[in-house]
Amino acid sequence: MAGMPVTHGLYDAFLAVARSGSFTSAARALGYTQSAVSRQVRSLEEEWGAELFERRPRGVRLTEAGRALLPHAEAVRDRLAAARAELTALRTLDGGLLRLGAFSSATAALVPRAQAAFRRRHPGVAVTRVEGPSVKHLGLVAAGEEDLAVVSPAVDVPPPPGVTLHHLLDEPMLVALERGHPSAGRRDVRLAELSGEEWIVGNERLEDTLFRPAVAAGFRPRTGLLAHDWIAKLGAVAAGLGVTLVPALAAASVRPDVALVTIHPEDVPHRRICAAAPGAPTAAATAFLGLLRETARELRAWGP
Amino acid sequence: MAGMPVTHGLYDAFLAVARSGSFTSAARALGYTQSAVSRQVRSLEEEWGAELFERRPRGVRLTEAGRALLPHAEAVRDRLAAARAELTALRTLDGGLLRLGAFSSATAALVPRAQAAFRRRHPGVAVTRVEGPSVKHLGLVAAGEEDLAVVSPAVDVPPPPGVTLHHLLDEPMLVALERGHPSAGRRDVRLAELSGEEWIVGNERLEDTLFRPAVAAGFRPRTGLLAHDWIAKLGAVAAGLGVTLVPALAAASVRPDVALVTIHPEDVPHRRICAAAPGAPTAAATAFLGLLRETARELRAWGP
DNA sequence: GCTAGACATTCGCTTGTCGCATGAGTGGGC
DNA sequence: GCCCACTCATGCGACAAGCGAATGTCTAGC
Repeated sequence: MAGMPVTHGLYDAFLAVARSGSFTSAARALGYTQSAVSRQVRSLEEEWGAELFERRPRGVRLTEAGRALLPHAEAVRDRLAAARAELTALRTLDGGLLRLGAFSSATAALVPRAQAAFRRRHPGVAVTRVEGPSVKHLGLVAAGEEDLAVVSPAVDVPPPPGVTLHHLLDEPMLVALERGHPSAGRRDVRLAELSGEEWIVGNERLEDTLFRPAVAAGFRPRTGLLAHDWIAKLGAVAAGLGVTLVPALAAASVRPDVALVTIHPEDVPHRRICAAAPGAPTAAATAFLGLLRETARELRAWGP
Repeated sequence: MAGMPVTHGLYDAFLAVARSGSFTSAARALGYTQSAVSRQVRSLEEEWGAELFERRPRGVRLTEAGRALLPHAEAVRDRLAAARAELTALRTLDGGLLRLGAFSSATAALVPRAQAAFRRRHPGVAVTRVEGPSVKHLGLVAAGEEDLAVVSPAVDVPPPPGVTLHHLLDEPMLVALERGHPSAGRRDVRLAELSGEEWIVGNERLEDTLFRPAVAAGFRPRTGLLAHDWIAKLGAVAAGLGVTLVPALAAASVRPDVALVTIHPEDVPHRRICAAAPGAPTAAATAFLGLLRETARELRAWGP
């Protein structure tokens, strides 16, 4: 019981000999000499502690131990072939899995478009997508539990080690107004003009949001309505209860009875949108990143 | 696509690293140095054409390719462990299959007794038994399709190459007589005393049977009744239609209303009964051969 | 009895693998 | 902000394993 056999190229020799019934012809098939095959088989026999072939004057024949080993050796060979096929599929993007993450409003247009293009080109690759806050996705990518994520990282917080950010686009922020609002229909608007409005926000601490520069400049809006949900926010806007910020990427999916007006980037800065990739991105992640860039370029057609 | 990976002790290293998440600790677990594991993993990565681990400052982590390979490597390891267990069971007679052959009348007492003893000692070994003429079994053993056979080979015909005969016993021949026959009840009888009887035989050409020496000496019995089946032969004897030869091993299974009397071995020679084993008998066959010898010794209690 | 064919063995060389020691890079502690 | 501890990678020398070529050994068949 010396231990597990150590090599397995030997199993190719074993299988070839078992198939052909002869060391000599197996050697020919493998491109070896007969002496090499003889020693390989002997080596296997020593490792397994049993004769695998019965030597006969006109060739060899499997012993009982050889017959017992044969299906296992075949299974091992087949399993390794399957592994090879799977790794090849991974490399050629004919298979595998892409674990995607994205923050919420990126899933309105940017990610779905890229995902559709990806599926057209690589239908064999399965894609899973998880929504969530950017910080969470950065952690998941760093931990190797996501292959790629679309995030909107804070400018002053460096990405976790092992994660590289790829800038995709800077997303303008829009303000959603009741359709009858005096500013509705304008091309853009300064924040000061809206300081008298009731602002519907998702976070009471405005200095933690994109409003930070505006707050520093003295902007102190009324923030009586808190809502995290888009449906709720826009419902309130449509009902004339107030105004709210909408990221440009989500503009297309806003209900038609609210008006959207661009805010000057000095007041509410453009939101930086990046792809977060691990240090060693998978082939699928790299391909998807390319499609994300492409989609971002198309979407960038909104700016001046 | 250089070809199949060549070695597989490497897979132990791969699995150990995958489990521990570190080359160093995997090396400790395997009894290797860290550099050895590092190079083993590198070798695997070159064979598979993909990085399997992502090197990080505090250890390593599986890449996508590594994650894909992991279940295959585990399956290979498990399959080899199963093979090892099976070969061990074969060697220790805790498993496996013994393919047995025997000529018809050996299955009356000799083989079943040995088989029962074998099953008591090695209940894990499955035994299959096929009846048939001795020549057929000799061929099957030579062809490796039977592991052991009990045969009654012709004295002047050598066994096929690769088959060795192990003498078990010389079986006397008895004659079955109607219970009321004048010779019934005698200890033994000379064939000449029965030359007037009607002989029930299985083969019209007596010179091809055990009668050969008797025929050479002028024995010319009446052979009006041909029967191959024991039931038929003994039925005819019981009905007083004639007499027939019965091998001693079958004596115990003869119907009680016929008498059995030993024939002098000069008239009808003892039948040689042997075990036929291949050149490299299996462990089970060797064990069974020992039990056959033992059983034969017990059964030999009939002769002088 | 001899020959042909198959496996085993010996020899010398190449290749691979190991341990040891060292280098390079990163994250945490002071 | 610097240093240290910990990780993996690599160069080096020694040893073992595996190879091809040639030779030996055995058996079936003529």
